[in-house]
Amino acid sequence: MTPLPKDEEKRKRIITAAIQVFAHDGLSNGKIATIAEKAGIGKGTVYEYFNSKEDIFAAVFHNFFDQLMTGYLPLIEAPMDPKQKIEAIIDFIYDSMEQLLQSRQSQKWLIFMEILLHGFRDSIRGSDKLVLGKALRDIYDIFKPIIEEGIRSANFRQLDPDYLTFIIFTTLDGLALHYFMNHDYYDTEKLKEITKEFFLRGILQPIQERGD
Amino acid sequence: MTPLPKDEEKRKRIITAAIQVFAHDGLSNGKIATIAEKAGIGKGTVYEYFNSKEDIFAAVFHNFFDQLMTGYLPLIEAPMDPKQKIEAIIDFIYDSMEQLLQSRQSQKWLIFMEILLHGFRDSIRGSDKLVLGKALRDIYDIFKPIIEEGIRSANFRQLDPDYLTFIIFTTLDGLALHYFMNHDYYDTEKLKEITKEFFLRGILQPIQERGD
Amino acid sequence: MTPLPKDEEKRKRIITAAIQVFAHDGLSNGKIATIAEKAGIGKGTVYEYFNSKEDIFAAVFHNFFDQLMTGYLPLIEAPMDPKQKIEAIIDFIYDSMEQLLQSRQSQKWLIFMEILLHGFRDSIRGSDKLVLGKALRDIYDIFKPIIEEGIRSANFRQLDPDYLTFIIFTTLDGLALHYFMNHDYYDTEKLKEITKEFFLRGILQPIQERGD
Amino acid sequence: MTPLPKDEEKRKRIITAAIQVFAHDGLSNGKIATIAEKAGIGKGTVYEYFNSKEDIFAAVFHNFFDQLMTGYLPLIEAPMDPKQKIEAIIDFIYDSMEQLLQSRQSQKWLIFMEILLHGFRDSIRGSDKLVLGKALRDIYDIFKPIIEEGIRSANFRQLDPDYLTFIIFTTLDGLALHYFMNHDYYDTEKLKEITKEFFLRGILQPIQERGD
DNA sequence: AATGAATGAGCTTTCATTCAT
DNA sequence: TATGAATGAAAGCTCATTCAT
Repeated sequence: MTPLPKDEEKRKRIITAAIQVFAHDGLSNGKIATIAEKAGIGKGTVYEYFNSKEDIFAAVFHNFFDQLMTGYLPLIEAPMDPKQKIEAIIDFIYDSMEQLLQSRQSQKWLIFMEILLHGFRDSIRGSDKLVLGKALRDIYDIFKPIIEEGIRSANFRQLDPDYLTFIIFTTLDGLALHYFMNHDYYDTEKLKEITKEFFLRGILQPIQERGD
Repeated sequence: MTPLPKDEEKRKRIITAAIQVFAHDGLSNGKIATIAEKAGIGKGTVYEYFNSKEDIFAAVFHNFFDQLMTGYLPLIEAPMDPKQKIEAIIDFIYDSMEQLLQSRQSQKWLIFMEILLHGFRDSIRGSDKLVLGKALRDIYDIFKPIIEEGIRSANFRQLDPDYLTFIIFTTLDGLALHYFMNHDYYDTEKLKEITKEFFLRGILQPIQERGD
Repeated sequence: MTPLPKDEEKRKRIITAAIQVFAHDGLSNGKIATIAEKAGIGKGTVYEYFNSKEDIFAAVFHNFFDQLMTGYLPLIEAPMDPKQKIEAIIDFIYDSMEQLLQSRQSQKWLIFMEILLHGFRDSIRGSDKLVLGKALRDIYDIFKPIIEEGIRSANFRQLDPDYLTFIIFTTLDGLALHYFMNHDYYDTEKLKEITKEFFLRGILQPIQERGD
Repeated sequence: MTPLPKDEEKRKRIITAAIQVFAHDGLSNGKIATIAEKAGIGKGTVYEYFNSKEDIFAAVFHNFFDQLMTGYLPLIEAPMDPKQKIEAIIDFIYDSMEQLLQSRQSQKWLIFMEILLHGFRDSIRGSDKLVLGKALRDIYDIFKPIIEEGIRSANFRQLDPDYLTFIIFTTLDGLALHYFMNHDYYDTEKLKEITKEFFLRGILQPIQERGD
């Protein structure tokens, strides 16, 4: 309705501030006033760049989403075989969680989840602003080529690539989330190694070694 | 501060109502008034049983947590070998998600996540009311015996049981969450099967079939 | 949606306060906070009795409307012939305007007009909350019996009673409004007399005295 | 405070835009931004021509006022006898209301009333920006010559011309306002005729026909 | 023990106005 | 002269919580 965006740099400053504020106070406790203050602008100015708090949620979400994409892309396009890529992705996840935890932005992850949930409830009720499911499936899709290549080259087990992709991404996601909440209790390097073992070889012993 | 609990049945009715309300409206949009109404009691009465909204969050969380425990316990204690138990757990997860989705309570899961995140933020800031990490680790622990038995009996790969347990539970959690948000796009039975394959055998082809 | 009304006395206190506040500050400048303060209650309490500011407008309007009705009714039912009633109504209008002007409530009249206009704009745009036209026609209607009787008894000119009623009421209304804004410039008693002359005999000289 | 006026044409464009905006949205809901947009200029430019929103009210009012004058003047100066002029004025009022209603500007009338009320409240409180009463009396005065001539020529009843003028104008004003709000319910031509009858002959039957 | 009327802190959003360009 | 980005005061409304009954 209104033209909105003007100074792209300021818009980004607002998003950055919003991430900090939401991360610290939560989605619904994070105040526009605080965001404005943190962005070094007037309260009203926020509304020159976003139509509502809800819109800021969406922007934060997309920002995070883009970063996620940007983070994974080099990995996916790297000159490695599929198995190595899986390992690299696992390394990357733990490393970036570690980095997140050590930086002051550790709660970014929380907001992402929160907005995800928030948006998901909305999408259940029809508003569908963030087109949640779609966003998620877009993420799955960036992994698919790796899986497909692995299957094609007969390195990976001959399973439906869509399903395998879904499983790999979502399990890694769960891992990341819980690692985020319990990192103190585990040795990262050890966890990395075992995770790789688990993902690549599964739970069971190699068949020939078991009488089965 | 106050003596609180009295009529245990009424307390439960409040929790049940709270779950419904929070599930539908979200944690911060869910109103005490609505909860009271749904529980068939007066608004003030809620405060005879809970000191604050925050306390209701905790109660809802623990309720969910207990249900989770109660749901898994029979599986864990069933007379099956570890491999079968893993399969049963995977079946159970998908089945209970399906059931959740078909019932009108599908969003219960969301609240659990929301409270988890909410509580986690609090725990970061020190209040630690829900003792989040501890609660999670308690969940991991109920799975540990299965993993330990699997490793001991040499069915499972010889990995650190604590780490393997963590990985198995958290990956399954991620799976469940995403399945919840994308169930429309996958065939449950097929997904179940591939999940089992994945968990039990891992991504890679069996060693003997690959020249390696 | 909500049951609303409780303490009828308090509801009236809010309306009274609202009238004072709106009268002094205008419809859109009149603040809920001020109304609450004037009514001696908390800001939130206002919303226990009214769902919105708009609803207060409506209540104020109807309050005024009822007072108007109540004021006119005795006149209409009085044991007088139609001509006398017209005179009595004219007296009543000037007298009540005078009274209004001398009391501290002199601006009640303004709010009534303002709400009328406000509501009318809304009704043009479809919301129609106050059912404006209907309210007005209800007022016209309480005068109709007098006119009808006057016409029937051949005291009044043989004109369509609906139209004559409309003309008489609306002209008196204009008179009242302007008198309200210019009362300083006219002698009330003299104005009363001339108004009666005008209404009863019209502008022109009696026919027999003019050659026509 | 500032020198203000520059491009007279632009000033008029602002007023025209303001009328449209206020008419549609109401005085306090009509936004400067909308006015600027409608006038095809920048928001800031409005303040080069008017010091405040209040000032725009005044300008709109005077604009309306001038139009009113301009509309009536030809009638007043026309070569007709006083009785005919009264009839012509009544015709003119209904016709211009009809025209207003048929054009998309039907709410102009509302703003006029609104500003009148708004300004009147201010004048009560001392600021007196619009010099309301004076403006009104100026309007009455343009009618006075007609009434005076009517009385002098013995066509009209021998009443105080100031008072009679006041009565005639203000009653017609009330008529117009209510007609504006209820025009759907009356046949314009019939209403015109009866209005003329009423104004010219009054309510009562000619004397000779009543025994009196 | 149960209630629901009362409360006010608090929040999002609006918008007239300013002022650097 | 014209502009529109920036602003912050302001206001309607919400709702967890209290407390007299």
